[in-house]
Amino acid sequence: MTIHLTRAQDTASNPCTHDYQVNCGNCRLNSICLPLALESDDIQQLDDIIQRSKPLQKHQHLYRESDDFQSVYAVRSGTIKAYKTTDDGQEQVTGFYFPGEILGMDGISNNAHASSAKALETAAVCEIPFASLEKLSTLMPNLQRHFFKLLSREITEDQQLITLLSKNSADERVAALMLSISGRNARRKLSATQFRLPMSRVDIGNYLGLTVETVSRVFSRMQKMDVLRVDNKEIEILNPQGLQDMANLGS
Amino acid sequence: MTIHLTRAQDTASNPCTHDYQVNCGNCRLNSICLPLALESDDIQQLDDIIQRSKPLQKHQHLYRESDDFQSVYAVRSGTIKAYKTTDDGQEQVTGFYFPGEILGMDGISNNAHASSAKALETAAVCEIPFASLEKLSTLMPNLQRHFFKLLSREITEDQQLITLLSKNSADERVAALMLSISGRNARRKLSATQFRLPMSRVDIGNYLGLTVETVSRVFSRMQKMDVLRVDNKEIEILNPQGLQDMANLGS
DNA sequence: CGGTTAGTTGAAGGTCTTCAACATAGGTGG
DNA sequence: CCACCTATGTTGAAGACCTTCAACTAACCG
Repeated sequence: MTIHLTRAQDTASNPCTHDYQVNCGNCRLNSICLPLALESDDIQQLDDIIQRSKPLQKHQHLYRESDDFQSVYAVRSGTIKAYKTTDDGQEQVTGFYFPGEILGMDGISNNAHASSAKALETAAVCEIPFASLEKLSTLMPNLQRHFFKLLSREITEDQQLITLLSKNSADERVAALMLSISGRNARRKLSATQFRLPMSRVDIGNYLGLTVETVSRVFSRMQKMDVLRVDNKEIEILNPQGLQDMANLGS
Repeated sequence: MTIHLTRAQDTASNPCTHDYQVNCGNCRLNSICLPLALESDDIQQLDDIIQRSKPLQKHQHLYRESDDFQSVYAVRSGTIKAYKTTDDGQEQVTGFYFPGEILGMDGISNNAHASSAKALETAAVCEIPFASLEKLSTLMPNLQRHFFKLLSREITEDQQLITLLSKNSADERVAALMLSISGRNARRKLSATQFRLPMSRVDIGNYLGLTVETVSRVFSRMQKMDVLRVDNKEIEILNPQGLQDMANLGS
């Protein structure tokens, strides 16, 4: 049985109940998710292997560490948190995934997921069975290339986080994260200056290698400096250049 | 003109001058580098695209950040350091690559190398032109799968470093690096307890997000605790279990 | 052999953490 | 719908760990 889903949208708050099929060709995230030079016929083939049957409730897991690796996932709506649990039970957040972004690729190397993924809010994902993707990739060099690039991109992003953790102060780390989220919102044609953080302070601290208290203090400081307006999870960037300076990432 | 090279070996200190061709089939690193279920015919095809014409002097660059991406590289002998330079001129070491390991994959995503790579000592590498590799991968599903896995592996390793930087103390970080090097030596049938560090204290600190002074102090402390014997770059692990405990990575 | 680079050690200082108390938000049942 | 309860977030004070600065020693290289 095929479940017909609503059109992909950033928030699940306004679910469209019209019963028509989403596909990669008409998905408005495809410029983020699949910036491919694929023939429309190719897109159809890709579309055929993708499963859209996974709406997730808040806090629900998409997969867990050491689960069998079967698929990678593209976020259609909501936000997914990826994290590892260290052997002494601590959590390390390895990434936040917004609509259009792809997660789960760290599971390829060992045929088992290297991290867990859970929804921070109601979320919908496209499941891409990896075996099918591999087969299709041998037939479509563009697709193969795209996935090589996606994997490589994940590496460069991890390296940026490594640099951030290794070299930057608490202020700089938080500023960098805010800029990252802002940029990713802009890419989805959402406001770059006003947004709601889907993750908790704990998650932010965990991702940035800081304690909750430090994150909270940084937000207070930024607010005092009129760089940010912070109202619980609602963020407004009042001074983008100031935030950029604060991040001190050069570029 | 084809340059005939000596057999791959871990240290370049004892160069064999016999003039015979190395190939993937007879390379003693192939179990690390290509643990593939490839037919010997396939290995020949792979072998044909690989170029072995790159002996590097100490401090010589293999590639630099933002160079055009053409190839990935397998280390045959010596050690390569990968690093990024932040916009304010600081260096962030992103990895050390030992014989049998593959680097340069972070360049795929943007067709430009995302980091620089330089030899820490005399080194030899196998250059694998990526365009050829892609073409061959469409024909050899096993090879495609292998490279997906290699990329994925790099991601999981970066995530481990992220966790290390985010959660672990200076002692734990240095201990973890020593264990990592020890394990990689063992994989190459070298001593797991005695080795010479190819990198400087600065590089270690840079990789682990610590200052040189801290690294030095950690080594002194470990020596005082009879966990390690440190004589400049010569390391002897006196108490492997103690080192493991010190790393506090669980597992 | 001299000069430079790399590594070690000590003392002081800074940034983030820890511990603790309090405030606010969010969800549930009366 | 409000009261309550728990989870989440904020703020302060003390302390820990790592850094910074400085001096010195040891290794390396021409």
